[in-house]
Amino acid sequence: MEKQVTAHEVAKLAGVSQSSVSRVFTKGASVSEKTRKQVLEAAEQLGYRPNEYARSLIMRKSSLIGLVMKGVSNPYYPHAVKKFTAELKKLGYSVLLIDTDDVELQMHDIDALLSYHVAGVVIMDATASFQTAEMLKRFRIPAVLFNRVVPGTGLHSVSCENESAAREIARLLIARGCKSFTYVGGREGASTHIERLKGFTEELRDHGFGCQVLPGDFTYATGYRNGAEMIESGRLTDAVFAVTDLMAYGIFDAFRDRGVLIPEQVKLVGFDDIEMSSWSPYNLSTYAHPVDRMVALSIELLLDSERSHAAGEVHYLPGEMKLRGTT
Amino acid sequence: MEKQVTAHEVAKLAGVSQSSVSRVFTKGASVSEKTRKQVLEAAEQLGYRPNEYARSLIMRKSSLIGLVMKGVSNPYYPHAVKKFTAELKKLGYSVLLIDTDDVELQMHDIDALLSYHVAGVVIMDATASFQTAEMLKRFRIPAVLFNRVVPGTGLHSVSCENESAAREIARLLIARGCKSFTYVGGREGASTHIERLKGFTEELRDHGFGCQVLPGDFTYATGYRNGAEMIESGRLTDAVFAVTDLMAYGIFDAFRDRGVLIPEQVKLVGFDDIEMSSWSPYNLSTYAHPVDRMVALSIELLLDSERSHAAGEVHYLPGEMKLRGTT
DNA sequence: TCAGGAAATGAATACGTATGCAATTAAGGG
DNA sequence: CCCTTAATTGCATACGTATTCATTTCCTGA
Repeated sequence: MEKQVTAHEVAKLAGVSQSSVSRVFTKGASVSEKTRKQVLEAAEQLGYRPNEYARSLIMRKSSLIGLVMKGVSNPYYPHAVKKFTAELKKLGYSVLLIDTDDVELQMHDIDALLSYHVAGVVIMDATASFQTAEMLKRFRIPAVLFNRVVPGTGLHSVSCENESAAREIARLLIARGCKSFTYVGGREGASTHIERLKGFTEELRDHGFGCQVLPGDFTYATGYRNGAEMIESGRLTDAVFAVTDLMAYGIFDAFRDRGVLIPEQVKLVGFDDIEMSSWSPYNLSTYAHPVDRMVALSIELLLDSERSHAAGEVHYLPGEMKLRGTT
Repeated sequence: MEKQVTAHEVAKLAGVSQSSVSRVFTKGASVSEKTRKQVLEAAEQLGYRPNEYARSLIMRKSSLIGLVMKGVSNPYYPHAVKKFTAELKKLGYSVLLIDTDDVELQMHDIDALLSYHVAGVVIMDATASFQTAEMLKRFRIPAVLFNRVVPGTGLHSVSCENESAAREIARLLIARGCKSFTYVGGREGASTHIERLKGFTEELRDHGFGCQVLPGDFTYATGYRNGAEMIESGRLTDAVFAVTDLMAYGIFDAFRDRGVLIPEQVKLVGFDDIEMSSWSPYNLSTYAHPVDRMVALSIELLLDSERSHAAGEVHYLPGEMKLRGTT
């Protein structure tokens, strides 16, 4: 860090005190128009920017929000990240990016969040453990789980209406005349997986249908393998619902590579509506997250002083079915 | 920001001075084993973390690296981001994420970088203007353009060997017996576009071939449109080289939708080798970036005090051709 | 013109940490 | 056991800014 321009230097050039300089850059402070102009001019000339470290230190308030991502496998998350940074920027916050390899938020990452006393943490994808939740609680750092619900942690959650969406998907497939069904899931324990599984199988049961459930991990490769095995083991069904678009692509490709026609022989539905789903090789029917509203609500939960430290709220927001060529 | 645990409180509990606490957390400082143990114990008990704001302030040195991304359209970048965060974490740096909408780095974003006096900036994708470069120079913030070269800015650049890679691709297509060629480009002015275009057309010329050049913008949609137009206008060639994999997918799909067979009728090559390229609908021949080495070199350029402020170095690193089903 | 109140300003201080300096303790050698 | 030297330690200070409080300036109306 090079020698930086300080408020004192600006003050000297503008012929005022450091206090006045500070006031010009603190909204709500009382400064005369004349002083403001002199200060801004001097600041411009010297290229002055308030030092955020000194500012956060004295104000005991951070302007950083921690954004925790697990990976880059699912294109859905980078997209949400963009929304977050854009919205937070408007509110004067910057983003501290934590990109953890593991499913679990590592202690090292927690350290970084704590060292900067971030104003809040958004945890995407990563399954937060109770230990992590305890840490965040202990240091009174507001946190919200994005697209995940982990009961018992007491953390806020903002998620899609997975269960009712899955029910809607089940009804759609039934209406299309399907008689046998498969659900290809995500990582064991992930709430998105659990909720979609529950909604799908329960709705099917309500209509008198069963459902084959295959294990997964949210990856394309596993989707492909599941699709291949379904064919090879002769357990192909009329309809397949994949927990994410990414897995649906894998299933689709396995089917296509083996001559199984979609939607003629099998109807396929995904979840997420990432960009690729509208591409012609897939043209996948899927359920779109209400990303904008999910982001807005997450930020609201983090920054509203009334709610940020209150008991964890769990929100399920309705998205929108996207009917395309696979149904 | 809640009342935090300070070094003073730790000192009191451990029965030592604040200085000693600080020394325990400053590597290279001289502390007796006994004191260290007492302090660490007290720190653990209280959940103490050094305040990064106070630390950066007094040390006049930031532990943040700014990571500037333009968008999320190309999955290649999230992948590189992950590498950066992982490597920087090892070196004790955290990442300040700037996700700018525009091609141009906005003043607002620059402000954030300057307020935190970041130790360095990685600019991905975004085409840095001279004005931006001047700003960074003026405030002596080391910067590196990742996957872009902008001559005249004096900024460091770390890029793939685009030109020679494009030559290699040209030779490959010639060896496959192609006689007519098309290059589908990226955004006008982007160095990746310019260099790949140059290498491809020059190598073709050296072998006595011409090349149809179509404009693009790095997106799938434009790739698709170009592919469709090539067919509809009857200007289909034996070979097509797309500036990125993403555009290649668009071209591929436009061809497939219109019954043009790849690789039988047309050979197609992309650039980037993102994950999707190995999926079965594409199985795209492409050129892989040496991402790991590019990231490592970028970080080296930023943090090596000898080079970080020196004249801009421009590096082109060799990648690797990936031969798959489209050639 | 002047009194009185509001608005604006400056001086001083605090935020939590790293570090130079002086003082103290420990270590080692005879 | 004492002297010399090295290793630790504590005190005090500085980093750059926001804010309290006292003081000064400005404005308004009579």
